[in-house]
Amino acid sequence: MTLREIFAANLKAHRKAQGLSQEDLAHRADLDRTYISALERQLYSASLDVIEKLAAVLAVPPAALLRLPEETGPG
Amino acid sequence: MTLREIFAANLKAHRKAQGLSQEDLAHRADLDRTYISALERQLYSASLDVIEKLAAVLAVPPAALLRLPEETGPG
DNA sequence: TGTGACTACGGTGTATACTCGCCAAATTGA
DNA sequence: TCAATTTGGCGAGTATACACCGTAGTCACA
Repeated sequence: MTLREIFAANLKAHRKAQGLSQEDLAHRADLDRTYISALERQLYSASLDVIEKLAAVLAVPPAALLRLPEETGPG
Repeated sequence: MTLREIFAANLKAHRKAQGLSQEDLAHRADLDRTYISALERQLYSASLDVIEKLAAVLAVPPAALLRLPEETGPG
């Protein structure tokens, strides 16, 4: 399980939990739609700046996007 | 407090906690020495792949590098 | 004084993150 | 079946992450 995979899964899960389409999320995070699609397919290694933007829109601590689902705790 | 700042502080703290120099860390993580220096000075937005490498060397969950010091919990 | 360990900092080159435009496949719902 | 929404995929361009080389500064200690 690579960090890309974990991040991709968390991104998709939180996005759907918020009822957002890739396009919605992209627009709110000021990112490109196709890039969100690519992130969920693990084509890119997202940077801290992007992680920060996405976490803000998804209303979760940035660290939450790097954790496995079974793990708990803040951030 | 940007995510870059948090990451930079955590990177430096964990590196020193392990008694590693920037060069030691760079070598073990298969990264460049000057790049580690730059990360600690917040010049770059590290990617997931780099975060994964550094976390492995520092023996901490990747998510731990994105959390504020006062926060607790796994990963 | 000077020597070694560590780090800041510069320039340059390459790899890759990220944007943008467009079209096709898939999904959803009337 | 049709239309609307969502997502995948690709080519091309720009921005930036990251590697590699060197130099200089700081600090500890002989």
